[in-house]
Amino acid sequence: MFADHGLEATRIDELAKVTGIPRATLYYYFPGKEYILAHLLARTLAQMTSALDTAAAVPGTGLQRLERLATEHLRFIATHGPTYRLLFAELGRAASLVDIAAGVDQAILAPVRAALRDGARDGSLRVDDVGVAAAVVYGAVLVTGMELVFAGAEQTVDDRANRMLAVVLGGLIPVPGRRR
Amino acid sequence: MFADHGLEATRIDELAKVTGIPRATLYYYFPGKEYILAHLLARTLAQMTSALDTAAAVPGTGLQRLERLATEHLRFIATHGPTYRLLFAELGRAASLVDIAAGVDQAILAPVRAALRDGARDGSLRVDDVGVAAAVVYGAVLVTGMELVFAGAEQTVDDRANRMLAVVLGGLIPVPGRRR
DNA sequence: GTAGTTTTGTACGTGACGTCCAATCGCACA
DNA sequence: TGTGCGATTGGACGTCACGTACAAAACTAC
Repeated sequence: MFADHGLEATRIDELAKVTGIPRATLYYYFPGKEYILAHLLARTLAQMTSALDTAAAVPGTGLQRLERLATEHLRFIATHGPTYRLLFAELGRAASLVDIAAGVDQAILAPVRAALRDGARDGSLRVDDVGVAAAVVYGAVLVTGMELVFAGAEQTVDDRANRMLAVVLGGLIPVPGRRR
Repeated sequence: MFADHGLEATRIDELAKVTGIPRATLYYYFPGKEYILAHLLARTLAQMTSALDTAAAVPGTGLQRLERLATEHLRFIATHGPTYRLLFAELGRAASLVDIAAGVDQAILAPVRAALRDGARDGSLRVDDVGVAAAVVYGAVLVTGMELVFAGAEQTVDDRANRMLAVVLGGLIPVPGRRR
């Protein structure tokens, strides 16, 4: 409901009716509707953290872990589409209830940076500035994921992940004789 | 005010007081506060469209135009930080008043796709799937821009743009003997 | 069965939204 | 200078959703 109508347009009465939880009970547990939303977002963020942590924990080169991270992240976005959209929408809100920016950094960018650093060390990746590269990777995943959510899954998530990774990893500059 | 407090927390009375426009006058022109926000967003979007169109109109190879587009876009985000954030936040909202998604596609992705196509034709870029590549480019710019807005301009926008472009264009795969 | 906590229905006060309307203002034109 | 018309504005009002209060009921543990 939050994803469809936004915070403001979501009526607590509706929330109560739909969930079957009486309004008084909702207020017994939450100070207000924005805390309900915050709780949901925090929960989704935690799920994502654990999903990505698991993906990052599998051993392999930095390159392999980066690929796994990106693919897993894309799967997550495709699965949790509306919530993820809302998560990002709340990102950067001045007085956010949960500090989503910090959570996103923790959940997403940190493992990507780690994979990039490892890849630079083991020679599977070429990274000058880890922060800049992480932003590029995250951005690619984010926008690709949004497109998937919008467009509906006309193409498989994994296929799209591979095509996106090909661009991110190989770049856009033509290199004669380089195989893609 | 919208960027700071969000749509819901922005009081129309406050809006009237701050702008000096009486509440009755606001209601004379707008059916409600969300239409005021929509108007502001549409205006920002139009400004961006024209800025990017100008950047894309300068002749050159696809690669050069892509670089110019990305840099200009980043400059725009850095300049219009809070509004841009809100613009993206409203993106994908189910019942959006202005169709922001279409506007973003029109303003941002279309010129990027055009530059990519031209680059593929003139040999300055290597592009397999224009849509996928455009998403990667846009994502990189978007997240980089968000970081700039958040972090404040500790580094110059153009410098950051170049570092980001180096990653997007060169990729992350190590190529022995390739100069970056 | 008794004490304490959780759950729930209901009534209420409050604040913001948006509407209505009448008075005033600004401007073009005869 | 007057006159008509739309734009502008102040102020009052109805409505709706929020959040609070509270007491009754249900549940739990001992």
